[in-house]
Amino acid sequence: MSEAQHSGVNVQGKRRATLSDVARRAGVSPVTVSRAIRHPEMVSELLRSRIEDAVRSLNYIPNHLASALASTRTHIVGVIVPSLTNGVFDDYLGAIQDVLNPAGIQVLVLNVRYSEIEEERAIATLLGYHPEAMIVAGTDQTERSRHMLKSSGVPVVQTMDVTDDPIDLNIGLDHGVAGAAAVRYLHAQGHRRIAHLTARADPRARRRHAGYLRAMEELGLSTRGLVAASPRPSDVAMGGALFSEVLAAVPDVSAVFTCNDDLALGTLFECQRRGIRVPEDVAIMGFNDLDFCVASVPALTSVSTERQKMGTWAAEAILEIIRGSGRRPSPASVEVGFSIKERASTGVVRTARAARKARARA
Amino acid sequence: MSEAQHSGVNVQGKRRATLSDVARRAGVSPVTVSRAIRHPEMVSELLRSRIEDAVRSLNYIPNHLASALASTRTHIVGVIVPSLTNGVFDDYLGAIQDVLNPAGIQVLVLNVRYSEIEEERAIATLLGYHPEAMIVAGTDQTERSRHMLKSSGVPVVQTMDVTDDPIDLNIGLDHGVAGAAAVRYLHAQGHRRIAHLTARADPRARRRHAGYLRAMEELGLSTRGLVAASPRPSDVAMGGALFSEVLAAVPDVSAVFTCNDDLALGTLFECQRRGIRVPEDVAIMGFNDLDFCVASVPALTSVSTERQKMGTWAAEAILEIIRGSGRRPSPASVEVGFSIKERASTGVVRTARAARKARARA
DNA sequence: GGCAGAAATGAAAGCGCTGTCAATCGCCCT
DNA sequence: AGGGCGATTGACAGCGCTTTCATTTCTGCC
Repeated sequence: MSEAQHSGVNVQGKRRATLSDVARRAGVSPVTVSRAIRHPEMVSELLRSRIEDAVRSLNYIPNHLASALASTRTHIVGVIVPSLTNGVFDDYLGAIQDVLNPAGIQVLVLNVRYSEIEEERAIATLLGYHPEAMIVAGTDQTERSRHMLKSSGVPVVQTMDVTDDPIDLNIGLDHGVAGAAAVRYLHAQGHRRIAHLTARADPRARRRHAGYLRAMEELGLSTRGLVAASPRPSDVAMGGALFSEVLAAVPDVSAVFTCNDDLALGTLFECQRRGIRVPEDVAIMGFNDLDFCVASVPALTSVSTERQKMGTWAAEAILEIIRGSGRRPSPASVEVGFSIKERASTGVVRTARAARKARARA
Repeated sequence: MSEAQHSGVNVQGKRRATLSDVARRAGVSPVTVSRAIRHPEMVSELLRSRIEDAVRSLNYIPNHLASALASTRTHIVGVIVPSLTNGVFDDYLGAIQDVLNPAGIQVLVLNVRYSEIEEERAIATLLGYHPEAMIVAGTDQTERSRHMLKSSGVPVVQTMDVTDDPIDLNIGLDHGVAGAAAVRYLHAQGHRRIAHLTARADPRARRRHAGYLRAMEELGLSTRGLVAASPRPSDVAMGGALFSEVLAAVPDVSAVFTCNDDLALGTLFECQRRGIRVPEDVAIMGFNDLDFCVASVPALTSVSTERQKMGTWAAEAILEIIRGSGRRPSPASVEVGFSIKERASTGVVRTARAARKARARA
């Protein structure tokens, strides 16, 4: 619009130094500067140091956009996460970065807040940056999202969840199985009135819910009044509210399985508030095994998932494809499983080892 | 390297559609396609719909890199956060996005995990994308970071903290004052042995610590054995460990002020574990006022900060500068303050209003 | 009915950088 | 001493797009 833009000048009226500026200053050609930066070994020591001086004195920072455009290598990987509120995606993102950044790849992260529409937008946005790969959380993309990802032609990794029909690569766990396993664990502890609290915004939580329902049915247990759900993203206070709902319907509920640890913590607090003893009166079991599960009183039993491993695998698979010019990792789908961390909130006051023995005896 | 790259072909062997492909398909010139996308009103309805069809059938997604390069408008704002583990930066980022995204600006977020070196790297990386502005958390950038930001020529907003010597714009609060206020609040409640637990990784936490020390001194109180600190980033379990340290040194500690809510929660759990009553035996006060503070039992008193407001202000200030071609917001530095949310963990079982009255009487 | 002026479209140039290929230089070997 | 080789450096073109300016086409109006 204004002439300022035409001449590449920013709002402060300064123009950022370009490769050519550096070249002029160092008395070499632009290509040589480019090489001194990208492939230092190709440039003589003399020129290299002269160029380095020029770079410093001009505060030159290469224009990644121009470099990416010219080389058709963007060194960008797009990552989509549905949330940043809890520690779950922090571990995961950290693992991805720890693999990709040292390889010179920049990770662009977009948070879509559990919204499919935001996810579609985010995918389009990220693809506009021509990433060399995409990592998306979950397997519940809309048809449009799937189509965009597929036709982008870049490797796509779906994480956190497993599916029979992956877009491309897939690593995750079966949340239905995990939900059912939680129920069976509580059942094995002697519980019959097992409640489930959940926040429906998360597709994985919906799958855990389905697993809960399936397991309850298989065990011949009624779920009447035992399920409380909210359409909003979860927080700790919601745990108390949902548990209160269940309590009103089924006063003698004996165990609560929640779709995540926030709700479990909220439930624990609600029990404290009401003078309900945990685990004597009500057992509580969360999901994700966040750091506060070990710290709370009683410590919270939770289903632990391999967040870091999923991030690492996704990133390494991408690296292999990019570096190996198209070789795909095999298998292209991996199921990582989960484990139940037994703690005092479900009555396991003994050590984990003793607990295993106890179960073996049972 | 391989010829695949030279011809702009990705690992799957497909080549993504370009503007020219769309133009050819629609039987128009490339410029017209560009206009149909950026300025639809400049193109006749007939051509526009023909172009839209071509776009759809080719799955065309504009190359943001090329577009940014050609227009010298990247529509990118770089944001640096020191952490994603807790809810603090989630609110803040959400606020920034809510202002910037509707304005067509993409926010690139980099998490530097409380590391100055990572921050320097992140700043260089982001500047490589030629953002139209930068938002950084805190005012503790290294000299190199400051220099890069200044010489970039783009507007820079430092948030979360205040400083006499801002790089450019600044919005935040005085954490020293906030820390001191917390101490004075506890003092007013009758506490004398006031402990402080802190994680030193966070510069704002260090400032709150300084405020604590200053206030304690002003009140003529000893801090001997009352401070426990860890160099690592905080988590809930750390709260229990640090509190235990203090307890060993000063068994009759009467109040604990922590640098954040995670440590406060950990302290609360440790009290529960040891049978220490809160607030009767020990009062607990956190910082940030995260969602679990209202849910816990007892609810945690905490210092509430204007995270969203800081994000919103930063984003709006940037928008004004970008849109207004250089006009700066005034004032260029804003202090947002804080407020103490009184809850049961510091003995305030009555309503906040009654509490105010009680203090007025005292 | 013909011309001013607006509206719609296109041609050309270039954003900042990198890949390719060509040119130059010095040095070793026979 | 001449040829050849590797090591350096540079010229040129072009990545995909937008901006500018020129051209064409279509109005309306005296």
